Amino acid sequence: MRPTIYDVAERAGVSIATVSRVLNGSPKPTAATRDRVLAAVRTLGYQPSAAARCLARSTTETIALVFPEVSSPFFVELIRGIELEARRHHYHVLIYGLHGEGKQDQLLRFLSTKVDGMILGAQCDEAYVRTLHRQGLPFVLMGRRVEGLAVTTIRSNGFEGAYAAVTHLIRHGYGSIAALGGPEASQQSRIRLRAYAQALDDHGWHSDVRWIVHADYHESGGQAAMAGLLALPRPPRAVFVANDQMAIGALEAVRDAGKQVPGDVALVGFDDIPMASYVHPTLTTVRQDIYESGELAVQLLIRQIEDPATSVETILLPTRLVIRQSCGCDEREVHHPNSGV
Amino acid sequence: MRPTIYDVAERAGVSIATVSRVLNGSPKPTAATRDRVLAAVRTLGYQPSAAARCLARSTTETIALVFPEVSSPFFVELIRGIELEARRHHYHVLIYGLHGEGKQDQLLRFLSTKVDGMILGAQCDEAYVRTLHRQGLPFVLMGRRVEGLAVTTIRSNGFEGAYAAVTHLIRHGYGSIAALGGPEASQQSRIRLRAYAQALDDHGWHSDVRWIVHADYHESGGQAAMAGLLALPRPPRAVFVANDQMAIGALEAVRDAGKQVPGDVALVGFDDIPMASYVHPTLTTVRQDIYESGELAVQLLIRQIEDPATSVETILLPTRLVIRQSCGCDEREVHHPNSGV
DNA sequence: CTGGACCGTGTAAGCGCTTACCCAACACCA
DNA sequence: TGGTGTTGGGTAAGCGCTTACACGGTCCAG
Repeated sequence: MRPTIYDVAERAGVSIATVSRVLNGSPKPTAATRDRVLAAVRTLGYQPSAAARCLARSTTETIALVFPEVSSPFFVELIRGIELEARRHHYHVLIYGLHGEGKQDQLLRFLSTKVDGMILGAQCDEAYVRTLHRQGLPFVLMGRRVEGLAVTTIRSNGFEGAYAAVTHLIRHGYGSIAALGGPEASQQSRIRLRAYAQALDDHGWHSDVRWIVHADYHESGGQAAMAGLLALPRPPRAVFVANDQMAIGALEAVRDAGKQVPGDVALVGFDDIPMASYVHPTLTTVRQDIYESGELAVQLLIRQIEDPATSVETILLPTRLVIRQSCGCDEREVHHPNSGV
Repeated sequence: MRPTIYDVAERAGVSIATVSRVLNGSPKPTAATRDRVLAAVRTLGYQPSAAARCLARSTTETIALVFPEVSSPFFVELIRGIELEARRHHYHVLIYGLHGEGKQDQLLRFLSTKVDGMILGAQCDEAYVRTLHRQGLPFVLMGRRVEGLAVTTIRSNGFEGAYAAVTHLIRHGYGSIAALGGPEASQQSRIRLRAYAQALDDHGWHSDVRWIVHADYHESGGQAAMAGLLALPRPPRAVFVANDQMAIGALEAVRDAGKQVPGDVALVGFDDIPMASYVHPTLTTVRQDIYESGELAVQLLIRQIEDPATSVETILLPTRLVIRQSCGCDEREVHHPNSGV
């Protein structure tokens, strides 16, 4: 059996209260006692039981990360930021992928007792978000909003980024620009498509719905959708794609059709996943600082956990257009900072 | 405050023991009692405290996933398999990225009290592995072995896969084949390079060390290393690359040098990450079933947790060559099953 | 009609910590 | 020297569960 606090106390010749005080950095114990206790801890290899500690302090020092799609490159980057920042604050991270399951409410209910707070990714069930909010469990929402619910939220400015991307394509002088959106249910996708329409409008183009298609955010979906666009009698000269994974699929579709990017069709993606600079041609895309948004999410969450009175924040992170080859520019990797909102 | 078991008991007019029994599926309570308790649970929105339960049962129903590099595509796939399988068994998953930190022993020690078992990825500190083993914490090792320690291990057959890949290049008739390995410390990389050498030997080639270079498993490292190879007075006609990320970087380097894959240099990667079929040319590579190995890891771990007497297993998963374009074959996506070990 | 077997519930003792509260010891000042 | 502070350390009461054991009813065989 693992040693308990009693074993340590006995060995050090003190009471368990003193051991606890030493371990929790109370200023009371004298240096001599402290040394004795620490020595006992070391020789016994004592490790305080997390469960007992949680129970006594009613805190778990753990946060949950609930995400629809654990395996997208986007998520990977996010998880890195979150994990590192959580560790910095001495919190553990429990992950929970949704993998397209419904009935999240029931599925996740028991989680709330294992963690002090949660970070919820985009496609979370709205009902579930409301349940959490009612329970008073601290959480932060990433990439989406829930109408009429005051919760802290982190999103990147998808409108701004998409607007800049489409405007860039317009400036290139491409006569017809299509959009390849994500799932119709995705809030972010809708925002990006709205920006697309707005940019066209602002430049005096009429945006014909014929030019908006949807896919599932994956490479294969992007590839299929792009193939569809190319099969049109008069295919678009450029396409704004709502995420990089689909853009990479689109690249493949263009190649399959025996055409060139950007020569025949120019492409712009969204997210700036690492692979965007390794495909050929390299992908012009809109960068969001995923890693940083993960860090920020943890900071806001922990602030909320430690002080429930913290006010709700709604963070809108800036995005910026990263110009590479697929849009038709010659120069590569020119970072083109965006003017603020 | 959240309701406790006492609240439920009071409301249902029974003792807490009965509530506990109902909640834990004991056969004792009568249907009537059961209904009353369940009704009380529902109206109160009662949720048993995980901490208290852990303490009483001395089990956490949680496993930890400790990995050096949370952000590689490889890991992403693995995490999916692990997470899903863990959920199936009603276990939670705590993730812990190492991010190249040293002193893991101290860093991770406190983890052992939060979990019932661990899945350890390749570059884990050997000292740490030994500590865990001494403590008797169940764990499974992925992708590496520790000399003289009988622990259950899951690896894919890197030798077999690499051997097949290099043999394939040889059959293509390429007169000179180089190898681009991972970090020199990586066990898997060493195994793959050994297979490379062996394959050359077996076909009567002398393997000159000049043709082995190392990089860091990332795209950028692969790109730089490949650039180095291409700058040689007599560059290799083909390169076996120890993972796909580096192979993708290598692809880029070849393009930068104004040459063609596979026309001027043929390339074979390892892992079959999703992106391997989306780069251009598509990457011939060695497939390991990462997702499945994650599932398997969880199964073995849980078996160990639930029955500490389970015997140690050493699993060697098969790999197979996936032939695409980068090796110089015409046909695409032909799956070429390997003969067993 | 009584003794034992059986069975649903309740009682209470943990699980391993934290922490409010109390006490003894000592220092200090009047 | 006695009273008052101050302070390190001990005592014990939880935290919210699980579960061994005790207990009081039923039921049926003798």
